[in-house]
Amino acid sequence: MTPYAPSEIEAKWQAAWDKAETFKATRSDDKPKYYVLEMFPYPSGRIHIGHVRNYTMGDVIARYKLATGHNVLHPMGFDAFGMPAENAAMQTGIHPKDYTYQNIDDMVAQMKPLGLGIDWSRMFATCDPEYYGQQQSLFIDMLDAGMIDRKNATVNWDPVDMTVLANEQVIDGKGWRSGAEVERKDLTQWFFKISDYADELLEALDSLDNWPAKVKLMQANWIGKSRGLQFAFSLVKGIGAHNSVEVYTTRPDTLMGASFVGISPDHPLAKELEQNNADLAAFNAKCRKGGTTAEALEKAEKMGFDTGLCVHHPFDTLWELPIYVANFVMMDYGTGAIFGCPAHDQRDFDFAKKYGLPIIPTFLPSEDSEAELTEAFVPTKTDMVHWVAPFAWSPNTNGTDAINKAIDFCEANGVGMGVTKFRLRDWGLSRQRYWGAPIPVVHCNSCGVVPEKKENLPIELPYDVSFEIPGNPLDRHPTWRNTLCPACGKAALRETDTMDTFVDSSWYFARFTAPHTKTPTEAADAAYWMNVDQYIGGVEHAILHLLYSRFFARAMHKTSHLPESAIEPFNALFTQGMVTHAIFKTETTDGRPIYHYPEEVDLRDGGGFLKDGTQVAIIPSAKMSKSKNNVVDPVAIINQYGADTARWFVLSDSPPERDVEWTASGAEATFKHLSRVHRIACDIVENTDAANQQDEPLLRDMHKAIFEVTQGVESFGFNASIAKLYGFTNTIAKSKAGGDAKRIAIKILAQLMSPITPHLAEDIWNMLGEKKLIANAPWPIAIETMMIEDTITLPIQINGKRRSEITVPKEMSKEDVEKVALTDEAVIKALEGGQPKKLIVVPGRIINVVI
RNA sequence: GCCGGUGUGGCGGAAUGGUAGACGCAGGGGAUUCAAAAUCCCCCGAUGGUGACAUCGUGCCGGUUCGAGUCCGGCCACCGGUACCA
Repeated sequence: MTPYAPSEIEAKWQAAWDKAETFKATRSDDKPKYYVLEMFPYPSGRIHIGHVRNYTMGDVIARYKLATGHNVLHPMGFDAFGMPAENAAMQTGIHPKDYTYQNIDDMVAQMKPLGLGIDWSRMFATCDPEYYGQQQSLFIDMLDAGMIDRKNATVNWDPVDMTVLANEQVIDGKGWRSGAEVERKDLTQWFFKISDYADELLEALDSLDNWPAKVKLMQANWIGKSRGLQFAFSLVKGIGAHNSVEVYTTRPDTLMGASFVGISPDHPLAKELEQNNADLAAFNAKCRKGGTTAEALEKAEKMGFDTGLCVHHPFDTLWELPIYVANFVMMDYGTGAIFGCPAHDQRDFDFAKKYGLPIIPTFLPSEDSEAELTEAFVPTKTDMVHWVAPFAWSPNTNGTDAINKAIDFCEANGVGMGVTKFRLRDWGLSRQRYWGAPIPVVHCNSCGVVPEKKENLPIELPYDVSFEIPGNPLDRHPTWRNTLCPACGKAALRETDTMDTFVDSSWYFARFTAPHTKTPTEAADAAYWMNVDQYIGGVEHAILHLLYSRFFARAMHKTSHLPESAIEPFNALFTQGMVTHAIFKTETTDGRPIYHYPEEVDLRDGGGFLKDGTQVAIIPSAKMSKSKNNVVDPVAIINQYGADTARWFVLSDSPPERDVEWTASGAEATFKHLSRVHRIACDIVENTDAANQQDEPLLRDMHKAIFEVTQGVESFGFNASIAKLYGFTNTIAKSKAGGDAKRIAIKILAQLMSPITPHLAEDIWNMLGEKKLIANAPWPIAIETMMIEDTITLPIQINGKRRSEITVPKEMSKEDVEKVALTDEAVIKALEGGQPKKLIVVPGRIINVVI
């Protein structure tokens, strides 16, 4: 018997697949197509065990679909632009391009030994000029189609380094390098007009039947459609050109509870007032400090500044409300002005308390509720409440009805209009950075902003740049900016902003259908391969990447680069969990943490110990992080146990949508199991026992295994499939069946394992004398009649607690089951001669005797 | 802050509203061996009991139901996203 030697068999079968071009995708009409895609990686240089899990899931699907008669497309590429390459350039002096391509080479070298069934001939990186040149072409088409805009955007500004900062580079409101307090600054930027598609992107979510409900919900909330009232408060005393303040509210029904008007520090009125009011100017400047993230803005201390101005309440001209500039009012949502209703909004309530403003309830939980509030009363809009200040509806009405009535009433009385607004903002794509796709436009003194001619694409990044000074090296490049205007031919300057890396990842899936063609896509290939039938990736992309991709597919359809059938590019989505690992920590005498590598720690007696006997603290299931020394290197695992062990383990222990914790003992156990399967297969090849009555239970479990493993693969229950594979392996090992039956069983086991552990499966298949590849063998089919057992065991509950069980023929009628149940010893004892109050028999499930 | 998710033995987890803990890890016992490795077999939620068994037990509090890990309401903790990380 030859021992299980993964390093030999894995290399052997990978070579066989390469030679046979098993995974090369070619258009053909004789089989249904299936496109499976995992979210492509950023080329960090090292593959992570999380990548192994992500790609193994996709590979299981790809290989299973191949076995079930599909023409499979399973490609791989790299999301290669972005900040880490520039950071590396700043830290080590290596050029972003060299850094990135070296990392890609390294990662491919680490991925190939995993034995993934990928069509490597389609590989590309988003930093290939061949790719981003087509992206520039798409940009020009979208500009022509009116889908792109130029307008102001707020960015994080580092006043010391004089540079724009990414949110990630703002730490506690300070620049990561300079440590200076970050300010918000307006810049003119390019925008994709995704908000034009807000309603459509929202409505179409309903059609995505095979997307997780949570992702659809998150996208719906992000788009944030709301109906409200937009109206003007007239100023008691006008100032400059301002006679009124336009506000938008989703709760017009609470208008009688208004106690102040809040305007954004960036509101035109606030900007006008600050001209002649140094205190307000200082207040506004203070509000503009800090980062641009929603979190920073929301968590900032609520501050207000009384402008001294007042407005009339729309229903009572004698009622005057003060205007405050308030830092929690956002200029880019609604109109940049609100009315505050402290009784029914906690933020307004806190504001009113702080500045001594009245708190006027418009409704209460019920008629006899206390009208003095200690916190804002904010029921859900469907709750019935008792109104004390309604203006067009009955005293007991829910929020939704009251809002609709309020809008109708206001419209009828000439106070504003009901309007629908979206939270979704346009997508700002300009980045003041080098390592991205240049935005293909030219700034001409006579013609203004002009798109580059398509024949001049790609606009390639210059190689000779330096990163010693903060800021965008394209800005200070001596010659790259200089060009000729595509319209008038005179000297002009190139745009130096590059595109957001989300643009790169918003259409790569379409490019995979024809990765080397001279247009963004090839119509016939796109029509054949789109959509992605199964997309797999992390839930962290639930909103931005997936929403942008949905928008881009629509844009590419509008510009004739995708068929209409591809406007929702991902038919099914699966969001997988992370691979985590324990952190082993000790502390220095002054309390600073020291993190230890797993190989330094000996696990015994329920604890972890260093070589010198020091006990370490174990923090379980932590996200892998280089700084915590808890990263598992897949290359080391493959060298030690082989790719099949790594593939099996990452799928075995947790459901795919949840995190899985990598443990050394778990990996070792997997290796032992695969060795066992190999050993059992070797034994069976030599087994010549005659057929006997033990064949039947073995074959019955085999059909159950086919059924359960298939169901697991079809429903992303890979851990359930693996649990059954363990069980079936045990059945085979213990079975006394004849040689022929055992050979059939082990052959089926190999097939069922083949998507997960393809190398071992090929080897067993070969051992059994098969001449073709298992990768091309048709998937086995479970025969239902072969799975049926004759009897069934039913638990008996007494008052809902399990007390006994009976075994009855499978087909026994409900009445007969009741009779048998009443003869059960435990039931007789519990009844004490009486009759049960109720007897519940759920056929095939359970019996409950209520006494 | 806001949006979404998760919470079950020593650990990872299983369970169409129907026997809580499948399968795996760790641990304990045994077989084999001169011994070890490897392999094979058995046990393994807590408490009480020699035992059959009894009571408790799925983050916390409450509810619906013959029956709740699962459904509903209210909390707590952790994780993801929060528009310039990818």
